[in-house]
Amino acid sequence: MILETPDKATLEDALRLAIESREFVQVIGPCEVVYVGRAASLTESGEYVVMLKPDGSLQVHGARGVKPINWQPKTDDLRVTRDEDDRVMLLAERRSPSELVQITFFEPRLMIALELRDEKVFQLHGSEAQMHEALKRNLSSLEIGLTLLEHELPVGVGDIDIYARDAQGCVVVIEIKRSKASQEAVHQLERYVSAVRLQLPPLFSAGVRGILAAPDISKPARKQLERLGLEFKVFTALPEEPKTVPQTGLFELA
Amino acid sequence: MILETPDKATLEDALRLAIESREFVQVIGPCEVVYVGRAASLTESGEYVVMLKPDGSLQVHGARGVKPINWQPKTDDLRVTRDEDDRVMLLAERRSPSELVQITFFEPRLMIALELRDEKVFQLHGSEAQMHEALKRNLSSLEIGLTLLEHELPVGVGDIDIYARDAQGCVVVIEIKRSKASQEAVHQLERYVSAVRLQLPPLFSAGVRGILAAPDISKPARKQLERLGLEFKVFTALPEEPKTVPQTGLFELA
DNA sequence: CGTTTAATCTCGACT
DNA sequence: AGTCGAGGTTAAACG
Repeated sequence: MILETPDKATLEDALRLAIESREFVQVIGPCEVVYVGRAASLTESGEYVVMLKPDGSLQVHGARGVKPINWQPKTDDLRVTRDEDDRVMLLAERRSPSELVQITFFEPRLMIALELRDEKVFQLHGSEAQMHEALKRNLSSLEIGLTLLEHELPVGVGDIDIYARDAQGCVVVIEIKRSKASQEAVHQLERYVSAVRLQLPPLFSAGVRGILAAPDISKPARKQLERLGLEFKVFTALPEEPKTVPQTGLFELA
Repeated sequence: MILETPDKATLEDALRLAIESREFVQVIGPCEVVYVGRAASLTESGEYVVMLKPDGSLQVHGARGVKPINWQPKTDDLRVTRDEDDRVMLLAERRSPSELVQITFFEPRLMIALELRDEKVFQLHGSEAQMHEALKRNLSSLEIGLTLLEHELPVGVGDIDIYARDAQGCVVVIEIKRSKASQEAVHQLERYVSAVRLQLPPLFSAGVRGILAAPDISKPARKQLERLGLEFKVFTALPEEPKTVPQTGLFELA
């Protein structure tokens, strides 16, 4: 359904109906958006594209950028009402965290409502999970003599990507990054190495090695890494087999 | 401009024209999306909403979620062509990083092209930067007797949010988080405290305190914090209940 | 539920 | 251009 410059009553009814029947809805035109929740925001009245998906997620797009200016990932309550000046409002509420997005429509240029078939298969190559698999199967590509001890080992402060032993018998903590490693990645590795050292007898603590495996590393990160006595090794993911991510709906439409 | 079920030639011409004149464009209907760049992805043919903004950013939305299925934050080159089966294709290319999104349209249900006035003022309240300002101006709300020494003090491994002195004359390192603090925040604070201790004479090192200021803290983080002899103090950016108790909130929603 | 972490993160700021 | 760090991050995985 396409409505050009709908009047208030038409917009209101159409919105209610479309929300009720869980359609994909868009309203394009001047509006004002207020958000209160984890933070608070207020847009001056301007032209935006309001997009409401069948799963209840809401986003308001401006003229620039991939990010919406306002959004609501999940809505527990969607309401269409009128404000004190009789303008049509869309309220998207969420509990936990308590959040409210309130959109006031002025003179919408366009409203669209249609059924959007849920997407099919989506295949992504080159994820970190795939790199884990690749590295697990061929640890010696990082360094001769490495043997896998654990994968995703919980260590109190998070999970260690790869926990291994080197040819000399030393414990090795490996952190994998799918793209260029930054200082944050170094901090993360450092955190895991410290945790392991604390859990081992003092005699073995000094022997614990930390390796950052990534296709590249930033210059400051490398400096920091060396200061901490940790190591960097080039590791690039060559995806062998696409990982299938089924993006099925949260609920079925009857 | 609104085109319902446009044929190939109409879609192609309209797309070219709209891109040329930097309009906001949407094409809704079955299509296939291929992405190659930092990773690689492939969508099976399905119904999507393709959104092209005047700034050249591109996003492809499915039926669920705030995040697009595919996107391109910046495009250096936008092209409309035909594939080997004569289907209309939209190519969005980007250099640095080298990325390509390729959309093949099958039988579009709808195409929209319109001018979208750039957004007006957008005000966000409750950012971490604002929390810094608020805390700086009222350090004693955290603890009586605290006096500011430095803000954003660099210490090699990053900047200390707030560097202060307590009533007893001890140095205090304060780390601020705008939302619930995790173990990573604790580790960050730990790094700063250690750095400060190393820079001070041994006599003063033991007296250095570390405070994590956030609205909340996760249970494991709290445990870790206490183990390290650090402290947590509640600090919220936004007033909890502004109307019932008109207590002076740190941030006002104008 | 809460917690943690990857992400084609995006986006802005700073060097 | 490169790097860093916040974000109403989102979203998924795991306990």
